[in-house]
Amino acid sequence: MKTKSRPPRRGAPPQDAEAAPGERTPDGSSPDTGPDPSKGVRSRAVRATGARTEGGRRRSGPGPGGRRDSSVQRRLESNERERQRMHKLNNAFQALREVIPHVRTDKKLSKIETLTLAKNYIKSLTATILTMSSGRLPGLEGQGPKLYQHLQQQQQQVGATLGAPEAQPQGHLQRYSTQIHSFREGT
DNA sequence: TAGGCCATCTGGTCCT
DNA sequence: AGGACCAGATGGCCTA
Repeated sequence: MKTKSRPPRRGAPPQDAEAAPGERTPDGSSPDTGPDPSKGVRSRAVRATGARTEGGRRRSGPGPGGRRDSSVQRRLESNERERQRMHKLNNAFQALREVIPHVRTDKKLSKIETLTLAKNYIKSLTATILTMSSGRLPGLEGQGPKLYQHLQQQQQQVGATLGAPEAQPQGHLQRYSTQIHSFREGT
């Protein structure tokens, strides 16, 4: 239910003259950050602004005649920046997906799954370090104790606030492992 | 068909 | 002032 190797979007969005002139690729993606074209690119950007019924709020606009040109232009530029920002965010999500070990390689992790797995992966790594270091971290002489104290404090805080199995290093690993499997099962 | 996920638009607020 | 950030709204696509 999750991953969609989406075919190119059907039902081309209404093309109109309001699309920002010549600054986007036809699919609305940016050249460097756009999604994989093979995955079905959304072509919504062409909608640009205006009293649209699709995507975004309907404009309670200035009525007949529409926005003034300069105002429309600013909105278009703002939309473009927002798209770029979201593309960067999605790139970051993708980068995160690629460093999180997970079982379900056939399906792309959703954003919420990515964040949740990442959080627990970090916790499990922290717990592992804490367990293995025992206060002495090779190569970190001088910093080791500080790091150890820091990790220990974190563990205690988590344990105190949650009163959960996280207090035990194995708790993180267990939870992470469980989560991986639950994602695999699609639960 | 319903629900989940997503991209995009949009206006408001915060920040530089 | 202008850009970044945020959250709400909207509609498309996909899977169960």
